Amino acid sequence: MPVLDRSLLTGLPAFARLSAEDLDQILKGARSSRVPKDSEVFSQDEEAQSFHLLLSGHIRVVRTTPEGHQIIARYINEGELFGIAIAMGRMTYPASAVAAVDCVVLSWPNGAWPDLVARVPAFATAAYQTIGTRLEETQKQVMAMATEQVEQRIARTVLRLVQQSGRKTPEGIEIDFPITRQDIAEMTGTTLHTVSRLLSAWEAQGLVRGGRQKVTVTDPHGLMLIAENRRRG
Amino acid sequence: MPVLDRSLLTGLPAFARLSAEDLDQILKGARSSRVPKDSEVFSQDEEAQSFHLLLSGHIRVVRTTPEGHQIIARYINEGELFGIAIAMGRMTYPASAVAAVDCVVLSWPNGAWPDLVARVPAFATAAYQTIGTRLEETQKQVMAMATEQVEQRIARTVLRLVQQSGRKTPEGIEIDFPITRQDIAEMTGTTLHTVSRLLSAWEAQGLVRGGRQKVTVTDPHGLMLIAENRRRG
DNA sequence: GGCACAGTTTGCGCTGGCGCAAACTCAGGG
DNA sequence: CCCTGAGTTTGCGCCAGCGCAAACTGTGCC
Repeated sequence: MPVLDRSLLTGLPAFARLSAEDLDQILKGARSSRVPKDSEVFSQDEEAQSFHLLLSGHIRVVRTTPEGHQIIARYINEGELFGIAIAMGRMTYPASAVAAVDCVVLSWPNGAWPDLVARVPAFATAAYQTIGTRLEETQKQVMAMATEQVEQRIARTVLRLVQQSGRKTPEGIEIDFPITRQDIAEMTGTTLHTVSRLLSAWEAQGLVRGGRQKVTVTDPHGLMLIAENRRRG
Repeated sequence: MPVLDRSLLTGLPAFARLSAEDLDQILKGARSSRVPKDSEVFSQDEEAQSFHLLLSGHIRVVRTTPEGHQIIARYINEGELFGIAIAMGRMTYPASAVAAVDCVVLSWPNGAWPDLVARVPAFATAAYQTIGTRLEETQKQVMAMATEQVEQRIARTVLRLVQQSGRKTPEGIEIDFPITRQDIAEMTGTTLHTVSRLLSAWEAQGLVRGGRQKVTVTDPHGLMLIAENRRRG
């Protein structure tokens, strides 16, 4: 197997401080693959055999309840690790990972983990920090669902999405992957009807612009006021 | 500082496989302390200087929102690690830890972490697995809050509490630390009024027995049916 | 170019659970 | 023994957001 070029990893903040040798070490044993839109990188409850790094694209992390309800746990952005069950001593993936757009993914077999951790401690640190961040975000979400109104949760979620995955356009900042009202509903624990109604209302107020599988925020500050339940003032 | 006796750790599943030398190694640098009921082991957002293991008692992990709402993220049981911000590369504690009853806590300064991980890999593994379990549980809670009714969430929460911290009594299984209706409300994202109403209704149906700061489950199977929204059948 | 379908919008009625209020009960301390 | 305050119960009215239903629209495929 040819070693992948280390330029793949330069530019990723997680690897910014690593030496060229470390990068080569990391890439040895990795395999890159294209994942077409809407296909799965891995599936919930399947045995975890690899861990992954998203090189380009956007990935949706989806959990399904025993009753068949779906919720979107998060989106993975370029440069993020995902599917790192191995780092938590898990045997199976707790969720499915679905490409939101065509993606390029770097994958390592789980067997490479101990060696990689031993040789490149910074890689392990990045992984554990990723998990810590996810735990923190998930707990914040629990708090939001416990204490905030639907409108605030949706506003916060849209703001987070544009912040993490926004792309400047003449009209404002747009979420740079296709996302439906249903998707937003599944992130916030509500229905697509409620999301649609609220986005329409916000569009009338000039805070956002909607579109098919598209959301553009034109007035982030105004949305922030809604997220904090302070409206205009 | 006298090295603590290794018998403190025997009997804890996380350390079951470690040798006597490993245990001594772990205990070197640890400090044990008593924490009286209702006092804090550490406080949300304060700089994380130690990590901890609960030797006896029960600890409530509480998060406060910027708006001042409180929610209870979880309870820590005997033998569990907590406050392991260091393992996630965090500088501050994401929540406060309050003793639900008088507790005994083993604490290590964060400085001991790298050495401990290097010498006793099983300890690191236990820590990362703990974090993985917490992340999993927290995500399940998000799903529950997104898809379940209040009644189901409360039923599930009570069941989880008796399962993790239950004590057999002649009348049924009782949560073996003081817990108020308000506490349960803060775990499930509802109000103490709703919790009280539902517990009263369940008591009338013979599923539970209430009491001041006390909940005893007399019919776990019946409660399970409610948690799964299937009632009697 | 037209068709089919996925995604979106909007209306309407209902209800689960909250907010508010008030009464009650029990444990512990003085 | 009584008093105090924390914890609990219960009633009542309301409304945010859901369920259901139906119409609309834009995209991509044939």
